[in-house]
Amino acid sequence: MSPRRARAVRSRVGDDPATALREHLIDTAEKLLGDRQVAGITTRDIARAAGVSDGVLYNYFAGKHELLVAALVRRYAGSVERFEADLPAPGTGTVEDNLVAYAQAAVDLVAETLPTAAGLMSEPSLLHRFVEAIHQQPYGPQRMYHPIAEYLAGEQRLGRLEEFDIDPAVHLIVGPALVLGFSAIIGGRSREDLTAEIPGIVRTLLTGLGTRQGLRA
Amino acid sequence: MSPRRARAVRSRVGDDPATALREHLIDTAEKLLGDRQVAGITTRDIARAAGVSDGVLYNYFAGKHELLVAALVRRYAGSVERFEADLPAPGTGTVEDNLVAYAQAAVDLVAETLPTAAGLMSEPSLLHRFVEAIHQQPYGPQRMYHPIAEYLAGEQRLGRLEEFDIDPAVHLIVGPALVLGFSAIIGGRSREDLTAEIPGIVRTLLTGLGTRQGLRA
Amino acid sequence: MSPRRARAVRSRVGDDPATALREHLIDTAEKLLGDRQVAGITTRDIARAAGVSDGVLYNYFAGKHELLVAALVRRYAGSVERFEADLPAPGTGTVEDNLVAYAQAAVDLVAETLPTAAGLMSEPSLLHRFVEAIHQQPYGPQRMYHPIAEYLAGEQRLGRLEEFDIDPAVHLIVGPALVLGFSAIIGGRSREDLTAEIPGIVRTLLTGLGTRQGLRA
Amino acid sequence: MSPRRARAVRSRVGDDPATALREHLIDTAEKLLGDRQVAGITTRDIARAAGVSDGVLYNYFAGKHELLVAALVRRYAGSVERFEADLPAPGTGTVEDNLVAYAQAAVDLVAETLPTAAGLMSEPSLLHRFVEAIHQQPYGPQRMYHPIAEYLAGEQRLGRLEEFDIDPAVHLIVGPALVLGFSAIIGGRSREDLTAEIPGIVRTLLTGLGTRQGLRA
DNA sequence: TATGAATGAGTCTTCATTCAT
DNA sequence: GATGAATGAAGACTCATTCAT
Repeated sequence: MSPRRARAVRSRVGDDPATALREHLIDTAEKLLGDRQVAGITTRDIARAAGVSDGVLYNYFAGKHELLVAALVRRYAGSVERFEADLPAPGTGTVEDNLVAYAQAAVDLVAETLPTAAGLMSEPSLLHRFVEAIHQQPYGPQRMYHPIAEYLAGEQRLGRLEEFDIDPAVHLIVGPALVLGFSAIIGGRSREDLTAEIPGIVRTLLTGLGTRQGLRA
Repeated sequence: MSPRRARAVRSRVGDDPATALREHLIDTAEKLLGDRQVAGITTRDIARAAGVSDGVLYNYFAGKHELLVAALVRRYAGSVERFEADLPAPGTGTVEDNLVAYAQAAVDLVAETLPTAAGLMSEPSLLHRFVEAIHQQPYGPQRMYHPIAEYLAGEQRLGRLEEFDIDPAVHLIVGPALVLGFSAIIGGRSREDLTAEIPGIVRTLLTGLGTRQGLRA
Repeated sequence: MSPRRARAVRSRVGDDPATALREHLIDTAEKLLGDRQVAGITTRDIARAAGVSDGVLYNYFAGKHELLVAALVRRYAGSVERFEADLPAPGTGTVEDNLVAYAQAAVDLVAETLPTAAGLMSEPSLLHRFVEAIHQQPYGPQRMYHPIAEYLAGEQRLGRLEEFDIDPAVHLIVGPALVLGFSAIIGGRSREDLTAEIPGIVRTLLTGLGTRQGLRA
Repeated sequence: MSPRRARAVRSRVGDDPATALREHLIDTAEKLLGDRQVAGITTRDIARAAGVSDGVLYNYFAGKHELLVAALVRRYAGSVERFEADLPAPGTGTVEDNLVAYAQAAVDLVAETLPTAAGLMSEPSLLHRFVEAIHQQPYGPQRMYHPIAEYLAGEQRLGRLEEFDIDPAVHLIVGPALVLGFSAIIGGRSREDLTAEIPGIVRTLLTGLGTRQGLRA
């Protein structure tokens, strides 16, 4: 007779029973991360929300932190995937519109990610383990660098953009997005409000600030 | 006649005895903010670090939060002052060097300010009171906008920079600084490492990404 | 499968394990109420006396107040039940003896109830919740009114007592009992001492103070 | 040069400076006793209300308790004095009206005294010292016995009341008053409401409950 | 393995009392 | 004597973790 499975996952069939509950706990914790700050989530909250008992957690994770880190990674991965979807390819539409689209996606990613990331910073040990967990892949806001870099390089290859170093340029797109995302959280500004600022930024970036001394000359 | 002074501040001379300990407590809390996150600071920590007993705090502040807000404001004010000092004036040196200086100062301010700001986000009530406390002045990263905007406008007036909208341009300077500051904290990158990226970003910003379609034409 | 039970109640058999400790805590608190005033009972006192750890309380009650109210209600209910037991019925024995028995029971109830009730008055919020808890039934000393009123009415119906209004008469029995109960607590007089005063009071009440002006005539 | 007198009493002239402040503190504490429960009064409250510094108290009293006991005694003495004033003398008016007046005065005394007395019971050590302080004189509700006993004996001597033992009769007047006073506090009943019950009680007491068996015969 | 009650260290806060000035 | 700031013990409550069943 195989041991009893937790009530909450008994309906799931076909999964490996040993990992089904583990996954369920991570999913539950991830959902909770959407509602409140990391620091405000107790093990009991997770257990209750998952419909399991307080102790199970310790059968699958070394402790609260390990579970939380797993949930954070999953949440972060989801946000990045949403970011990467529907980005325009080089050569399509106009460069300017495309850059606006990239910037907008970046703002959204930041707005989605930042509150959690911020909460994470108040728990240094948790932050450390989170950073370790997403170690090899580019972390933090930089995870969005690659698609943007690819796009810019693509347009350069197609001749729709001048020659310039890719890395600084990516910073010039991601940076303002981060600022706007920050404003959303701290200043309480609405998404529409922020979105309105993007075209001006993109246009200024495309033009450059220039100099009378003939920088480009 | 006068009541006795706390051991911890008995050596301070010339201060108003009535406020010496209050200041000492704020200073102590401010120092603690440099070491760890707001959430991780207990009243006992502050008392111990200040060399006073557990209860003093409540002789000068309504509670832990009030003391912490005072310390946060002081800390923030200090950072902003350091940022505003030694910024080049329009018309001096070269525009490019100056923008690098501004960007560098911004990165430093971010690196200094961000960890605390982030920690603050996990304590909504504290954040609220902090934001209220620095109410009239622009808060958060925006505090660095004004000097940069002034500088850019100044150079435009002097004819050393093209015509462009100021606000987007400021975002294009502050944004990358914010990203680099973030990297310092999350990625653990050194100041030198980050500093090395700034000139490339400034140059790219001055030049612009351009378009073959002749954006400027 | 079932979680472990607290050491303190592990010996209790046959109880519902889920409520055994809850009951144990209420019992413990009730006992403590016999020893000292409500205000002087700390959560730690209760935990220590119950032989459990400081935190258990919060697994069964919303807080100290809720536990205390439960204990107060139980204590009060017990006193009232003891009061109501063994009271003589109308028509049995002599009226005078019966009234002495009622008065004696009332004195006992007061002596038992008053110290706690008094202590309760210094904790308005607790008093409020206690009064709410025993909401429907008449509270305080009035709980003893009903049986006495019934008895007097019964004897009147049987013709063993004159016609008079019931309510004032009840006051005239409960009142002296309250005074004697008070004396027990404040004056530290013994039960025997107080008991000796009851027959005289009853006899005087039966006779009335009269007036030469011929009140009854 | 005589030492400085506390600000708060510097205006009082002619008093012994050493006792003026002591009196002022007792007066202040007494006033505070009218506003809230004993347990809710802090030394700081008293000092602030008295307009003196926190520490003076300890120059005149062994501690908070001693001051509080002094204030309690003074307060109690005042209530008793008010009770004793304006009581009708034997032979004046009608006996019934006079007994109503005595009962009413007793209810008022109880209503005035009881809240404080009740609060006192939650502080056993304080209660003990208070009882000791008013040791020789009859304490608690019994302080009102003497005038009532005198009155009853007077009327008996004048032939306006039958022969009966004084002590039980006093209990039969004070007792209901205590009950009504209690109702005022616990049940929140108004003075008017309670006053309305007094005449019925007095009349029933004068008449007596009687018995068909011919108690008086 | 799942359960969920028990554990107890740790948090903020209050306040009677002391004592240097 | 007066001042009033400093002291520090105590109190109610939280919550990650353990472990008997």
